[in-house]
Amino acid sequence: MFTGRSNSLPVAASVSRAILPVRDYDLEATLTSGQVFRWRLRERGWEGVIGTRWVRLAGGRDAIVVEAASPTAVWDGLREYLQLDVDLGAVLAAFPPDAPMRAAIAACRGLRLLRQDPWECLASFVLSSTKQIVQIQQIIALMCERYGQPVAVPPGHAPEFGFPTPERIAACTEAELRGCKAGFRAGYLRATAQRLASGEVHLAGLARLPLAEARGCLMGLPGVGRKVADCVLLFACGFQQAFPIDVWVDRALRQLYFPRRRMSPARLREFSERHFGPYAGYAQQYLFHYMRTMRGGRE
DNA sequence: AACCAGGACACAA
DNA sequence: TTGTGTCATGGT
Repeated sequence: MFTGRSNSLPVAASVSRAILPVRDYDLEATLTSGQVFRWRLRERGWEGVIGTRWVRLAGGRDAIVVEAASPTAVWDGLREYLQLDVDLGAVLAAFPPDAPMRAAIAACRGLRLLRQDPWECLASFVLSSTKQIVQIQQIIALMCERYGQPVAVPPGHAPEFGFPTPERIAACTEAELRGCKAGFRAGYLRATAQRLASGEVHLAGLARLPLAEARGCLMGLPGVGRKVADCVLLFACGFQQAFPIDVWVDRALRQLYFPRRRMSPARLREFSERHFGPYAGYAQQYLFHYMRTMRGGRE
């Protein structure tokens, strides 16, 4: 048992290992494509925390090597998180066969969508507004360090922490959250955490609602507009039609589909809902990653 | 050194 | 409904 908080770090007795055969799985693209913010590359492996478990993933394409600080390296939650049962070929085949999508597929083949914890995803994207991905990573790392529960790590490994619960964030002062560099987002996050902690809103049931209804529920939370709501719906609730439009995707749509025509945001949204099909969310992620990785990112 | 970042919100007009 | 200012912070 653990006797303290920070001076008795949980250390696993051993590290277990397993190999997951996969097809068309680009770990790097998947973990760095801005859908999740806690994975870090260390000695050719991606280290992160899923729920309460520290995990290290390596390889990709044809096999993923899993190391975990628990008796079993692979558990159901991991398979769900990695979405191993998704047939990527079928997803890509359902994309519209236009030039932009072909280019995006060629550039990002193997990019996947994860199935994340709704609260961690929601909190992450409340913190994401007008922040670069590296800064979002830093804010979240600070919050986990300060307010998350320590998780078991391999012997000799630096301490790692789970994502702070809604209750813990709700108990923070706004100043404490600002201390994690959250800026004006601190108030939003705290207020949203309080709504969840009080039981007014439940994220667990969202996946079973109709898309519009789930979206409406999320958008009722402080700091959650259309874009953040769509991120949560897509990355955590399994709505593969959700199509979050941020500055990059907005730019992708304008440059790749409507060069020199003025399109209002509403018309762009309308187009995105009609054009990209049942896996629109995947298409969106391909466009996002394509735009961010081509030509060094900026324009 | 300006410019911009996986936006939301209150308030115009 | 659509447009503008504001909100922090730091990477590029």
